[in-house]
Amino acid sequence: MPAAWLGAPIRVTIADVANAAGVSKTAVSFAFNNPERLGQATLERVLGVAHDLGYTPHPAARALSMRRSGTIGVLIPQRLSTVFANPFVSELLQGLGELCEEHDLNLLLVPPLDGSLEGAIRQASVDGFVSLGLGPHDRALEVLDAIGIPTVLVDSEDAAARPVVNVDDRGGAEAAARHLLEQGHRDLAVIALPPTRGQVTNTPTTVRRLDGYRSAIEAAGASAPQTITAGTSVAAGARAFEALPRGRQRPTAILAMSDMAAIGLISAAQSAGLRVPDDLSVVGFDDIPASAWTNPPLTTVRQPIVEKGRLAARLLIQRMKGRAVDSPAPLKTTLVVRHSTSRPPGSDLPIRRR
Amino acid sequence: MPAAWLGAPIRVTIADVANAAGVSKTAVSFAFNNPERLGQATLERVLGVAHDLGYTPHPAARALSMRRSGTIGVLIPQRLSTVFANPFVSELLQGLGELCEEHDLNLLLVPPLDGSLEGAIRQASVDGFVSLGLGPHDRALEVLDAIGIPTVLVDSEDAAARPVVNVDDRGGAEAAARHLLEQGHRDLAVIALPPTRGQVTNTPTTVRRLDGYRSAIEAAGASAPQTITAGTSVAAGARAFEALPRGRQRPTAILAMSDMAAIGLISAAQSAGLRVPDDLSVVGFDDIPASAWTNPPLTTVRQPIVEKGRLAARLLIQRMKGRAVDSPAPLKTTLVVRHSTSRPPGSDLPIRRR
DNA sequence: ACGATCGCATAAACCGATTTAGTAAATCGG
DNA sequence: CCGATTTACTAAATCGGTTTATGCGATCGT
Repeated sequence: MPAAWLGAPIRVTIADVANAAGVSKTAVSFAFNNPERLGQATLERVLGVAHDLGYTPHPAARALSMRRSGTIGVLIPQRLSTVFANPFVSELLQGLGELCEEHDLNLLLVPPLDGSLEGAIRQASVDGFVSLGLGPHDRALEVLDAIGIPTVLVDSEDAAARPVVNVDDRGGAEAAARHLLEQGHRDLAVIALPPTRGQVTNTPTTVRRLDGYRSAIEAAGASAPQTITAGTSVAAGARAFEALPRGRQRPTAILAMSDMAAIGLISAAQSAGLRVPDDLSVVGFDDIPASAWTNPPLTTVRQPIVEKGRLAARLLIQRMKGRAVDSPAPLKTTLVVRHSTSRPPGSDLPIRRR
Repeated sequence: MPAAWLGAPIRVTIADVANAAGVSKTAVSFAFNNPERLGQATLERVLGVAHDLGYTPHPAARALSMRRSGTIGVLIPQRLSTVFANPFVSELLQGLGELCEEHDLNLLLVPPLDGSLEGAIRQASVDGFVSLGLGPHDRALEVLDAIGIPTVLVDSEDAAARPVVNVDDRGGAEAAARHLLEQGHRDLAVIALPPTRGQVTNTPTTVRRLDGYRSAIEAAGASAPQTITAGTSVAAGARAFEALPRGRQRPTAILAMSDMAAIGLISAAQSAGLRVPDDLSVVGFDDIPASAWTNPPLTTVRQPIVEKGRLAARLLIQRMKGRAVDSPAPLKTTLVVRHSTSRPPGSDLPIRRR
């Protein structure tokens, strides 16, 4: 057999099929894309020959001449190894994936190459982008509309230029803080999300959640929380615990902006001999599936991550079809009270939980 | 400004840059890819003009003429929403991602479109594929080498044609079963992985693990385990628990082929009033990060998932460079004993754990 | 029997890059 | 000062498809 021997596979092109079937390239193309424009007999012959030869249209050639690649890109602001350590992304991809499959689209993950998202964007052959957590003034976004690729932002700031999918971060954060304050906590600490892409500024999400926490705390007349920034991984959560002041200085409750950090923090606290929630209350954010079966199960702010992915994909697909769409209302967040929170140590009455 | 009004963005092409700079297309191409072939002055002028115009080479055009897309594909045998519910995939992607970033490659997720992986493969513009859990005789693989795209198999059967990355499933399973048997269990049940892609046959991984379980059980002279097939999700694990016989018929220990199923099963068991491990021992497989902080922490077989991803990517990249590579030895699996296993109910002595 | 219509198939242009083969001018050695 | 290189650049071919405009013979209405 005439198989190429590693590295030089001979691709069957449309011209080969045309020759073998004794027709023009046009006919072959029609056979696949406009069958009704061919006669019965020819159609069947061409299709037969194509199948025998194992013909498959070259995706890049197709993309070039059709001006669409059948792929949507996910713009990821951090290294894949970092970002996939957080189930948040998995869930988002579940949502995106659902719609992609519905519409016969592939999903391209686009992390920074060589530290540069801009470079990675150029390399990516996609019909549209979903961008995760990029501030609306990020350089990468300028590149995007210089090229004119439709884009939907997730977890960003509202901006006129493109649709943004957000959840009610502020409301969720407020509910979380209020929950702790109602239990009697006065000494809180916040574990914030790290800025992405080596920027100095907080992510839009962080800003909104901080805002929510602070507003609830002020309303209750408690003192401002100290803020520690930590990654969204278990290890980072553990480090955050270490960074907490010890002894009487230690806050009695923690507001974490991600479940992963909360889980890591709880583990570290437990290893240090603290009981959660008796000695330390912790509330997370996201409600990833795992938070239901940790020990103790995590009190957290639920955001509909899968739905967020679905919505973003749906909007993007609309935009790719040329329809103009505007940003939907932020999705609801809700406080899920489990067992990682209770009254601060030293309070008298035991507290009821649902 | 001459911006296109939605859906018809005007792309700046290499010809535009060439015109504006008063040079040929070739010169522009050289400016980016062979700068040394241009004079200082021209080089700077071209680069300047290109930058001002916001020129970006069209990825598909580039891919077509260079015969490489700078992308590797991950062949996923199930729907994305299913597959991303299992952290296993996230971890694998961490490994793959690491090497992709190192080599400036993007990652394309390729799930079955319209139920057909073959179709999805054709649509995908990639330089190589990593295939997850596909049997070596899958139709999809035939398509792959009909086109001549280098491929590395993960979790498949050894086959001469292409490199396969596996872990020691059999050994791990054997260790898991032996652990239970040593504790005195005689009544075991196995929760098997579901076959992928609507096939009837078990996945290669399932076959090897079953083999390991059975061999240990036979060696101990215990009776054959009953086998229940369940998805790799928490919900599926819960269903598996419901499918178990009740009362005295209930096995005293469960061998689950995935941590997710194990976790779901444990939750269901606990909701039904059973104590784990006192009433029921459960051992998982994979050692996903979550298994360390479940309640109780999960005894499981650890496989180096991230490493598996790295290795697969490394081999694929080798193959893409034209080097021939053969399958590496299976990666080691090790039993991690935590707290979801103990002696069967009715045993006298309490058991020590590490 | 004749121009109009229809059905089927094709030639050639095009998508936007890279690359090969080559040309004209500048530089070199002797 | 002349032939041989080198340097700096370009025209045209190529990658592998889709699409537009068109040709040609058979059928139709009258």
